[in-house]
Amino acid sequence: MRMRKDSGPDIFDLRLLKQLATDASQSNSQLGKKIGIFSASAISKRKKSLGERGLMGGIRASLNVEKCDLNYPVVILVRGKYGLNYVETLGEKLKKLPGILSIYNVSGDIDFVVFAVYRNRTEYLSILDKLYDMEEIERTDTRQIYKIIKDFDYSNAINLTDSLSPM
Amino acid sequence: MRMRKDSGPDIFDLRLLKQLATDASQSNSQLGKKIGIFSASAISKRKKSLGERGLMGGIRASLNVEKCDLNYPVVILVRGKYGLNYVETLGEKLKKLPGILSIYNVSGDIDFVVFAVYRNRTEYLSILDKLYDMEEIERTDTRQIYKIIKDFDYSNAINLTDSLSPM
DNA sequence: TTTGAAAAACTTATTAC
DNA sequence: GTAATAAGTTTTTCAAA
Repeated sequence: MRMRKDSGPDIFDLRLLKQLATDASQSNSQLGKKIGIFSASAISKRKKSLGERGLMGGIRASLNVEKCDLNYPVVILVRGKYGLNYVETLGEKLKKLPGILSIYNVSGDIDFVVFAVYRNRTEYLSILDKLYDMEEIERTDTRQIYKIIKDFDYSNAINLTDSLSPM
Repeated sequence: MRMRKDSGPDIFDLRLLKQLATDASQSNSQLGKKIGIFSASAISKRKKSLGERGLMGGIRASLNVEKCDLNYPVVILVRGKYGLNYVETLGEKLKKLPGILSIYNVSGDIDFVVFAVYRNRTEYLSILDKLYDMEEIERTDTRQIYKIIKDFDYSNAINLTDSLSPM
């Protein structure tokens, strides 16, 4: 009998994911101390395995948008014109626009919630023009982001998983 | 005369930020090759400086929510009851809820756009109950996320900055 | 101040248990 | 998973531009 390589995450995988979602720049021995594995090599193997099993998406730096002179962050709600594969088609088109941070296909009277960031209102308006030019779009509704109360990160999500004891 | 420590990012800072926003797990020498600095120690110093100057927020792992059995991702639009500091007060309360990925204070007829992820509808509904119990909230409007077209990442944003030549 | 080369310190990957 | 060791990476220091 052979151990299934793609079995679900165990308690240590979940603890490790939570730590990595919080701060992925920690060394393996730091991570080990926090999650209860006292061997840096075991952490190293698990990190690799999390990637191979597809549980972890990637490791990325976040920006301080103000400091980077990106002072016009927005949420754009997009309603597409219904048609064959319109979600996929329009999704791909939206992906190619400058400044797009994320795109979600959602339920309700809109199809997409899009996050984007620009340097100023003028730059944002030039992108909005491109949206108006897309014939696949029925309407858009833009909201300026006044304040980032909590920047996007996954660290809270892991807590939900049954087997993860409090850390 | 002494060089200002907090002067704006130069071309190499921006290239490095873009690389780190795309994949922060690369080694310093890999990063150096990509951005045109052929010394790992220079990259190391610049990474540290990006953190110290506050241009870079943090380095975090993203999750594959399906693989992590978080199959109920949502966007919640929240309208607060107007009052003294209601944005800050309500923002802090929302932050403490389980499963919250991000919170933005926005313009228009709603105050907050909130991203969250749950294991299933039941779990999500239990959180929605908590929202209904908050007297600071006037109304909520939830949209289920059917598909993550593009997961949140900042790598596109850097392209907007004037001085960054195409990479 | 910034760069790059070399040394030192540290981290990660590999192997055996 | 742990321990030991080998391989690789990051950080520091220092001389040069």
